[in-house]
Amino acid sequence: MRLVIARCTVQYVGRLEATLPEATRLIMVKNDGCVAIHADGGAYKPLNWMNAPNTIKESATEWIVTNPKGETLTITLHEVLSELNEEFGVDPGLTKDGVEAHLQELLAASPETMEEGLRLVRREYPTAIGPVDLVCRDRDDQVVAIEVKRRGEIDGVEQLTRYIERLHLDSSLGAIRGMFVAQIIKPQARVLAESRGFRCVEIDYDSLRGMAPDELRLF
Amino acid sequence: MRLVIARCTVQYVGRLEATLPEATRLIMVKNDGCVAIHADGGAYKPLNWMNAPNTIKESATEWIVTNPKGETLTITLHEVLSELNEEFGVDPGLTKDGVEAHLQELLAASPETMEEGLRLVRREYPTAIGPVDLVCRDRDDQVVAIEVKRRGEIDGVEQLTRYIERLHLDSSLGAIRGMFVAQIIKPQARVLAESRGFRCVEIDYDSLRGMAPDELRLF
DNA sequence: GACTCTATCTCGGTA
DNA sequence: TACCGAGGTAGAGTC
Repeated sequence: MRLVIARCTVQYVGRLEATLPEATRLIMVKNDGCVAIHADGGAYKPLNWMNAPNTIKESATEWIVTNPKGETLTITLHEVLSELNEEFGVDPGLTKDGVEAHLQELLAASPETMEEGLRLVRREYPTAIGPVDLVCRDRDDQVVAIEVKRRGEIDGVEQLTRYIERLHLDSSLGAIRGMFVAQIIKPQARVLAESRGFRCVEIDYDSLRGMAPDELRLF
Repeated sequence: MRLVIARCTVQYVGRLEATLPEATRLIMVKNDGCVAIHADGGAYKPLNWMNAPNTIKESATEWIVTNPKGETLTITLHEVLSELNEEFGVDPGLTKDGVEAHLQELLAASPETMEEGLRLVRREYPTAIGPVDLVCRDRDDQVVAIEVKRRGEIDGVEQLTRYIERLHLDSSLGAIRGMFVAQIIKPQARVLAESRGFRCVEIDYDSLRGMAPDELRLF
């Protein structure tokens, strides 16, 4: 990784056009060639960037970064204040716990936490427009299509709507109910979901994890 | 900005849990207190991070970053390889050209580019579930609700559908046509839009900008 | 390659 | 503050 702190101006021309007037910034060049321009504030997103793969043409006062899609990042250096170069080696990578996939696994293992009498038919039930998170049957043996989200927003309701529409076309499962399950459900999403007849269920990840069978907690 | 390159292990506990095994990484601490851990590759997104506002408790071997939401980032330092400190000052910020808002302005100024005889009623026409990008009337005086996107995908079609549904409820505009306007429209989105009776129009940003009245080009 | 969906999304606007 | 929508979304996975 190469780090350069410099007074610079920057221009990006590609999917849109964006320019940065002269100021002091950090220019980060990673081993894979990607370039990011950071200000001294404002979270992790750089002001401007260029992802790998790309080629960097470098002169004393100007770097021109281009990629195969025809996008260009032009960095004009007015004064270099510091520079740092260091070899990192390959990163072993990140392990995560608590994302939607886990939520889905836990719910698949304990459908009763969503509704009494619910039994799992299958996870990732395939349709032509993508898999339905969970398909179950309720105590009356009616099919229930379930969309699982960490945060329930309007997009998820639309997704569930499309899936149910599709399940009706793809198969002969009979009448199908929709259920929208999330750790939190936003008000607009709840309104839309309920107006479409979908039951909304908020569930707590930690207590769900606590009650899950042992084999799930090991991973 | 403070830059530290170190062999470290990192743990994040908050919205999810994530751990990084020992390796050499860049630790970036910005002036506003936000912290980002970067590997030497993988675009601009850090492996782990913590946004401002937060507090950093620092010892020789461990940094503990906490925020008001109760999230914690723990960085254990095994060996510091380099360190760099530099004052940047306030960044004047980024200016962009070519985003959806511009597209909408240009189309509002020249509705004829979407369809002959089209006249603007208003931009950002309010409804209970959000503003409709453009509302126009066609040559037959029928109301046309228009959703503008840079890239036309399925979400935009759903949005337009909701708005038209809502316009019918909110007002007495008579029959309403939908139109889906974007620089490019993905095949699936086009299929869905047309199956719902919405006209799809692809427009070219550059030529649109070229034909717009002068006052629009100044900004 | 096209399309799908997730994200500690981030970021900006607004009520 | 919470909510909502756009993003140069990025990134992973599937077909």
